[in-house]
Amino acid sequence: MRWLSAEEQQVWRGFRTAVTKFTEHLDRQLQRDSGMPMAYYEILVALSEAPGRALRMSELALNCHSSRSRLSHAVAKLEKEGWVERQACASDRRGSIARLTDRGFAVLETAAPGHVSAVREHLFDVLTPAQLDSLREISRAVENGLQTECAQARAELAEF
Amino acid sequence: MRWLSAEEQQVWRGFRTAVTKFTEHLDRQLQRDSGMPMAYYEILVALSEAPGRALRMSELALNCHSSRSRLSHAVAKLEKEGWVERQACASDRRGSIARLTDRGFAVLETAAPGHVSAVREHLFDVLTPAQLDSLREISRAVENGLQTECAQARAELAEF
DNA sequence: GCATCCTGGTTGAACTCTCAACAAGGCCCG
DNA sequence: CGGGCCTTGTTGAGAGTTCAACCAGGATGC
Repeated sequence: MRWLSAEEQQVWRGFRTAVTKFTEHLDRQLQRDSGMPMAYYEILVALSEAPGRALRMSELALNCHSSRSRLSHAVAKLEKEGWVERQACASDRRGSIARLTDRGFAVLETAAPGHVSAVREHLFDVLTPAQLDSLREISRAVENGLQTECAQARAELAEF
Repeated sequence: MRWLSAEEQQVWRGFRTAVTKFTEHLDRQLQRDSGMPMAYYEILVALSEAPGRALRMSELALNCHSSRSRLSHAVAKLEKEGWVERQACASDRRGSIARLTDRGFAVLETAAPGHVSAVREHLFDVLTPAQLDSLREISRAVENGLQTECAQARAELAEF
């Protein structure tokens, strides 16, 4: 068992702190100014970018890095607000398609500027171009590491 | 209103994805192997490092980047598990002191190796030393940016 | 055809977090 | 002292997430 060195701990805790505070800031901003958490905002964004502003639930879950269950609850709430509509899927009768309503799109248009400003102000404005490059690489490496991990887990499961 | 350029969006989304998947992975690992979410784990860690394994709630909240309310609920749960005890604060009768029990410490000792392994495997093992340096700087810059922001907000409030 | 398994999606319960409201102790100043 | 005001910590309600269970429809193999 290898513990973290003092240096590693410092990096790890600093990273945790920064990410926690940053995402909390964004979440609070969005909740305060637009009455929705970031997870819901991202659903609206994903839908707004899809052809016809509609996606199957499973596609939407992938785009939002969300579990099926979470998405199902979230879309139910968004539907109650009138920002999203559900309709049946023609090609697969199990399927369910979420579509952004005009009202939902309008809400998104209202919410976006404040959110983008917050991201710009606290991420892009405080980092140098070199740091941004670095951040891109770091993100890719971490995500890659998780991918292979998941693949491994799947492989292990397949053994049984 | 300046939107994000295509490059900026790429960085931002990649970062979001990596962080989300990474923290979800860690959270699931802890929950599965030790029956607690990462937020609770961090409370136990903070207490274990404090002199006498005890801290006032407000200190603990600072160390864990947690709101008072969240911490209060969390400690209530941890107390129910028998991992933490609350006792009155002698110097300030409003105060409440949380102390890690022996049982709580034992649980932490059991949980730590798996958690540390997960962090090492998916963070330190996938990044080069240069990237780690970079990550430290990035974290610091982002946190700094938020600090000044909070200070600004406080200053604005003070105007009224 | 039909038994089996897999996939897509929903649901309910338990849990965690947030926010606002609140109690109660400290602090300060007239 | 006694009135405001700030700080500490808790509480309850409401919102969001997780997990396991489930239904229904597709896919596969006999």
